[in-house]
Amino acid sequence: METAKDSARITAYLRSNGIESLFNTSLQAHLTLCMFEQGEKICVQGEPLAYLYVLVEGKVKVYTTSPEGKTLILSFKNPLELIGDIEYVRGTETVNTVEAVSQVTMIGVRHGWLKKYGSDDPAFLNFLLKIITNKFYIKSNTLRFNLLYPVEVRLASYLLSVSFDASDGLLNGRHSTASLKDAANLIGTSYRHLNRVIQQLCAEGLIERYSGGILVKDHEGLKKLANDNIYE
Amino acid sequence: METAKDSARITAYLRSNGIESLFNTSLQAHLTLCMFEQGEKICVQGEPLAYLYVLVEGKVKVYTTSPEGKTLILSFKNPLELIGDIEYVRGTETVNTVEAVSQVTMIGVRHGWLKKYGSDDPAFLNFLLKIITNKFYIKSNTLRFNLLYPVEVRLASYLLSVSFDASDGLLNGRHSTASLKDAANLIGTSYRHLNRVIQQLCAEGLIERYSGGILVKDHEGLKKLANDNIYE
DNA sequence: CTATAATGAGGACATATGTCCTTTCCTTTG
DNA sequence: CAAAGGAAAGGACATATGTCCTCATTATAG
Repeated sequence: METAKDSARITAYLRSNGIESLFNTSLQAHLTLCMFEQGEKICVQGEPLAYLYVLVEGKVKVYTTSPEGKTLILSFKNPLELIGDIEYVRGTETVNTVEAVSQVTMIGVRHGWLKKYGSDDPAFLNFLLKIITNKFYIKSNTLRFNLLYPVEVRLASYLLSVSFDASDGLLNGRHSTASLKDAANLIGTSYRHLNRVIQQLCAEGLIERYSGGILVKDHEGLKKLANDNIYE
Repeated sequence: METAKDSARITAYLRSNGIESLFNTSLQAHLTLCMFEQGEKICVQGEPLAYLYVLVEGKVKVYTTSPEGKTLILSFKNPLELIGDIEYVRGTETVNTVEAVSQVTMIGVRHGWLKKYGSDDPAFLNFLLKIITNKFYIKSNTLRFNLLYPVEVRLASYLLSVSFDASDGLLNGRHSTASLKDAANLIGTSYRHLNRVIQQLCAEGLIERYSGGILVKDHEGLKKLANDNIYE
């Protein structure tokens, strides 16, 4: 991680994300710009975390690791998002590992300063509240979705959700194989089974496999299969 | 639902739950005592909700229903807990159905009053934040647990968690069958499969089946199987 | 360019879980 | 007490998913 106290850039990032007034004057003085390389870990499950981060540029991957070493991808996050908010509020060690998928820029604030200058600031508290409530809502949906539907449906939903997200290395409904393993992890199944289900969807004419990727052929069909349920 | 404006009782409930100072003076005037009968629905998925409720007495069951009619129990809640907090913050219709498992007493506040007198009150906001953050954390664990472990492990964990909760109609590690169907729904499997796994645990000598219930025989063994992972 | 290594896809089999139906046992009612 | 009804448990079979291994294809070193 590289850090900088470049308050001009910080201000610019705050503005471009529409959160100029998120941090009050006292807090503004304690903001740090933090830059992470692709693949670098922003925080590691189980370790203490001193900062609350605001993701303002780039993309991160959030995942959890079980004692047995199995890993489960929980989500990909783009700006505007908070990292370390749960840890800040609960005062506990890092819950999930967060890793930079691209180059990533964050604005970091030490928990100590937040406690001192943020915990009686309604604007900041309301912002936190919104973000965390939304996280809860998304997680709630994910849980329901994963427990109630088979992998086929989850994959359909996943394909739809990334079909619209250019930052996923997707082009015109084309999805690169590179991330197929990630996809398996994200929808909570094995790579082997994912392949099986892809075959199935191909046979049904919903998608098509080309060298090193997947092409969405029948958008409407997928939508129907996904139960109108978009991942996240 | 039966309501009352009995401010003496409201004050007593607030005190016994250690939240005398949760609602500021302006809000105090708008608190309503709400009583629900066993089996009564506090709120229904998809319908609008005008109140934020504080559960101060009794026990409720939170569940979701899929478009296909499948139902999944998300949790049982005891005091002190908030109902309708997510809906209040997001300003949306009810996310999950909540039903009274016993006689239930809640303190209700209309969203309108909360917005007016609560959204600039740091004490109230911090409380909300704590509760919702905790909900997120629990849900996060549940998701991980459900996706990463088979029913056998989840059942072990479930049995441990209810073994210590007297309000579940449990006596000395004995668990009544009445709630076996609920249990199946809670851990996200079918009643049939639950039975299968119970048989299995019996064969391994961890639990024992008696007429109309389950008895935990090997507490330590269950713990080991559950991976030290307690439900919720 | 060729041999070798790495990676992705798929086969074979085992296990986990769901659905439907039957059997058993208990409860309730006449 | 006998008959009917209902809840609980379990059997049989189908489906979903996981694990391990093999095969094909592509990338890479020499």
